[in-house]
Amino acid sequence: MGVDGPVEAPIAVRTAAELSSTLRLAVMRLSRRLRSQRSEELESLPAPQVGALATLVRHGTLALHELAQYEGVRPPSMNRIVGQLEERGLVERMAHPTDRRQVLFAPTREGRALIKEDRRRRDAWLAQRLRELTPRERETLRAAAPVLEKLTNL
Amino acid sequence: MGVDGPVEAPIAVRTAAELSSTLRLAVMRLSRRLRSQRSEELESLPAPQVGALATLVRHGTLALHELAQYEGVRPPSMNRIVGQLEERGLVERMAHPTDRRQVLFAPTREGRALIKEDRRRRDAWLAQRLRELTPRERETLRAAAPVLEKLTNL
DNA sequence: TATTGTTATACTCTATAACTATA
DNA sequence: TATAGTTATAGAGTATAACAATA
Repeated sequence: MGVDGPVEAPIAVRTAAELSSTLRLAVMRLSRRLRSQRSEELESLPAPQVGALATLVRHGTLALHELAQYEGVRPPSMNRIVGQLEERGLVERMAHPTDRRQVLFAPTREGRALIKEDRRRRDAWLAQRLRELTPRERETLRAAAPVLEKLTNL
Repeated sequence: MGVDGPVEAPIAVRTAAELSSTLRLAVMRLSRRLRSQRSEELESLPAPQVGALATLVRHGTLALHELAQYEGVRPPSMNRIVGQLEERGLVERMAHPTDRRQVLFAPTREGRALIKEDRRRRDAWLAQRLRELTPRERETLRAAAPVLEKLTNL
């Protein structure tokens, strides 16, 4: 690998400002493309329901007010959302073991499967794009993946 | 199932499936963090207005129906959105030079400044995160940036 | 007295349908 | 006849306010 810089790269990323800007644009655009790769079953679910279900799958079990906070909506709105998810059999409500005011929600097996299928879809889409890269480009991304991961935790 | 994997030590990205999955997670999480870095002025603007304004800044001048298509809403909805943007002095309407049916919209100087400031904000946030990496890690991202960019165009 | 969830009500946003102007 | 924009109206979603149960 020479010091003369990239030859076939679209944009030379030299300065720190260029790196920020290029990285920001690429990450935002790629995430938009990824987000648009919804599975058909989730396509029919309204976005607020998808968000709440995904959060429940990630966190396991949450009280109504916690779920509302995560999703950035008010308790009455979340009440409606989980009600619809419950009707579809995607989440179930449970009593809190000690605090009888709280109502806990957890995804059902079906709800979990739906989210998992969605992730599988996006992975498949991205995997196909990765196959269209050169081996060298894939190697570059392989090295960068842990760094991007670290970046999200800073 | 439903386990996102260890977070402490970066996962060794070996197989193609691991690369897809790690990259997908990191990109989605990073874009969420970036999106949450809104400037205060844009914070008060409803999301549909922000989206339409950003699209106009990107493309320069668009007819109502084109803007509606880009934003994934119907013409009557976009009509309302640009009306609000016009009230705030962020976009202005112009007559189409040849087709008198069409109404063209373009961002004002103020509208452009608002979007630009927002981008500057996110760049600043990301730049700070990049400074917290090691030089070697930054070099890895520098090499990966053009590849990520290429990925979005496949 | 504070917190959690629920119900009632009003407001905002979007879409469909109908209408006008222009191509 | 088709297309662009606008207006009128209905449906979906969210928030605030008020209320009930529990801590």
